[in-house]
Amino acid sequence: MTTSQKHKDFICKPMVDKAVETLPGIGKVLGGRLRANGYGKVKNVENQFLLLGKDAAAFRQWLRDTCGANTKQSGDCYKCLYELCNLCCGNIQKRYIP
DNA sequence: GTGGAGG
DNA sequence: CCTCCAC
Repeated sequence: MTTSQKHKDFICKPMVDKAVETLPGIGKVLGGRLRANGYGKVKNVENQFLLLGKDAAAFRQWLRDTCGANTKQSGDCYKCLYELCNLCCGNIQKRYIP
């Protein structure tokens, strides 16, 4: 499937030290762009996600600015990171803004 | 390499 | 029409 495949895999197994290309919505180009910006690993992206306070708009803006992701890409990546943090870290703050 | 989605 | 992700 599209994002479900990567999503389940990512949420089920926190690939925190894997490449950012493993994130749903993030592929070769976007991954390379993230890598060029110093976010070649999921850990870095997750860190940014938490630093932004899990804000959808902020994270979308950041992704968009750093790698040129669009609405779908950003939403997909945001969903993934949100679920990851929500399930793995328990939930610090419920702020899911679609 | 192909298909689908978005810009 | 072109770019990008996923398969």
